[in-house]
Amino acid sequence: MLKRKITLKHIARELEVSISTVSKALKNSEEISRDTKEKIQAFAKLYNYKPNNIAISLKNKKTKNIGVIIPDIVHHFFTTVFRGIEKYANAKGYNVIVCVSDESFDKEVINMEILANGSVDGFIMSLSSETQRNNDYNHLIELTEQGIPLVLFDRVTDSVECDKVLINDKDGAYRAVKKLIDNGRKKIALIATEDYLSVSKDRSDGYFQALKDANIKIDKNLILRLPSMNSVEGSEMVDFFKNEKVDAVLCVNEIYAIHGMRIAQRMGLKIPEDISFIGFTDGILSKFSNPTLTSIAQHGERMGEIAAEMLIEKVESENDVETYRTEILEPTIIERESTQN
Amino acid sequence: MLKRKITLKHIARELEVSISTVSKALKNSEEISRDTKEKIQAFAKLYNYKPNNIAISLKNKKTKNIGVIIPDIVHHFFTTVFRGIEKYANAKGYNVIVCVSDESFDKEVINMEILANGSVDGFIMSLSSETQRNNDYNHLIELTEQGIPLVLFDRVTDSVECDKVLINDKDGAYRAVKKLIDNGRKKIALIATEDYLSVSKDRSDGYFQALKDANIKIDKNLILRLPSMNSVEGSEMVDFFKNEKVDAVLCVNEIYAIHGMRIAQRMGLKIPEDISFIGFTDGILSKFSNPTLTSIAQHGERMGEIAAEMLIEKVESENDVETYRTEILEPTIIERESTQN
DNA sequence: GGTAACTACGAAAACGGTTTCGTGTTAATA
DNA sequence: TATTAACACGAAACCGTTTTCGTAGTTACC
Repeated sequence: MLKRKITLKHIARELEVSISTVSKALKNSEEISRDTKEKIQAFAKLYNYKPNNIAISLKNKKTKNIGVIIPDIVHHFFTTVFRGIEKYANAKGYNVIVCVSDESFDKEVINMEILANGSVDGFIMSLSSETQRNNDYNHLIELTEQGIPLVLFDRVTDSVECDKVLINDKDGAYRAVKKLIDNGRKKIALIATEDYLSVSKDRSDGYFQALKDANIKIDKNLILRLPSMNSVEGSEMVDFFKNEKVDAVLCVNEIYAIHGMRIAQRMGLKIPEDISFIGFTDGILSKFSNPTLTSIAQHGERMGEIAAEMLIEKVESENDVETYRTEILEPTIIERESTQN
Repeated sequence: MLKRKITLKHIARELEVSISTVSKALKNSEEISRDTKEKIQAFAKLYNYKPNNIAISLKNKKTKNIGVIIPDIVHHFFTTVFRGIEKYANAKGYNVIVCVSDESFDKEVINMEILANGSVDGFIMSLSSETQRNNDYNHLIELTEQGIPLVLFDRVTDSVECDKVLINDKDGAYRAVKKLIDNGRKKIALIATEDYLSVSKDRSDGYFQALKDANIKIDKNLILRLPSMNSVEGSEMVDFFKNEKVDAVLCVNEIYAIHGMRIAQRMGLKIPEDISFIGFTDGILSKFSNPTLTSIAQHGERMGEIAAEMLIEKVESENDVETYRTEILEPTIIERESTQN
């Protein structure tokens, strides 16, 4: 019943030839006579011979695996990027090993160490928030010193020399705020997270820049910083909207925006007439919220494709080129009901 | 600058001992003298020696990798299951290779074949819709015949003997409909997909059963079958709600439910007063929709944990046990604003 | 008939480990 | 002093491939 996998050795023994002959015959080598080749190929086909990937990996010192380390998998943006990576990698004959750092520095380091010992040819990753807070990138530096290719996406750092792909978060925020200003909004609020996340900082910067360019004074009371994406305190936002007579809000993620909209609605505010909302990440919530949310699309899938392309190029290039690219994608503003056009 | 990975051979050469001695010393073997062990261990630590995973895999015929094949990664339920798999597997020292079948039979087969040649110790998968439609499971049968462990989750089939974990979709639907009936609803609609998906069929069955048990006649006009989850036709639903005076709806997924709610609201219906909604899959949309959606939670993460546990147990058991388990999880109804209690 | 060239294959090393078994040296015992 | 046991280590096989190199055996040519 059990049909265990067959190896070259089995074929060789059965057909009374050497292993080398079998190997060559299956690669259609000119060295082997037509008769022998046909015999071996027929036998291999009959018993459904497939070479063992592990043995080939050992021989070639190439695994055809790429390691992806992301902070969270139950997160629309990351899964979108992952899809792009997986598609491109698969098309190029690579498999993808995913590890989730869970926003933890230690897990990021451990996962990386495990995979770095021969399991993958290179890494694509987005930094965990803890790593960005610690500002400790030695694990990444050691990796690159070992000559293992690395591509960073979205949450990146200047402290590591490697290929990077990110979106222009600052410009996305800038254009969003500019749009709100052009629509006649005066008191534009920002709801963000703490600044240690590179993306949150860039988005805040874009917000500041847009206000400055429009000669609007920055009002610290219009900026709400929430500690974590999971703890969205309703009451905090109520006070915020009430006290400050906010007429537009830029949120650094969807959840804040959706939450903000609900609270505004409960307070009797009309969207977009009384208050407009724009959120980062064009995820599933934006499309299906009520009203639908104008959002800043980050093109995650494209980002994944580019990251995979960069990585595979490095993996397959013979010489250790020491030149690194940083690709910056322009975000797109998707207009929906939460703003007027 | 480049610090390439060091091997046993390097250490042996440097310390003028044999490779076997190094190997044993690093495993703290009793065979090796204390002096030699200390010397070798110190050297190894200094040069950060880590054994090559591929070589160990080849020797042990165990990769410590598990293959996960899912129809889609940008899908809340699957990512939830994946998180459960990844957590459990990681804790047990396994890595996870993910392949996306994209609902395609061919991709499912190809991905499986690639990984089956030594890359993974076993598979966890959920069938692609095309596979379920084709009703062709030869690739899975061949896999199990080779003695490679397989665990199926959520979208399973009776045609393959292996471990399975699924939720009691029929019962979930049954209880949801019963709840609606208990709330006094009379014209309860079902919005579903085509029946070739095992889960959709089970959910429909639960719906029928609940109506039958309450002596409510099944009205075919109250059943709307939509072709694909991505093509939700608004107009179709409008007619549906208008003509049939529906006062409650069970949807086999969130998207249908959210869409249904918006259309109902646009028609001036009040939720939950005029019409109640319950949706399958307790995803992000249910929590953040307006009104929030009562939904049937499928406990994806738990499902993933169980699947991983089942698989690893099989992988690590010496003897090829030919007994298979099917674990059935009970869904939970999460009450929110779209129904009254 | 001797040499050269070609054909068709096998032996062996290599990838990086683990593990079994053999053996030289020393120390303990009769 | 001869025998034996314990100790510490190395040689070699093995996992499943690929690939280089060597070589029998045939054919061709002068």
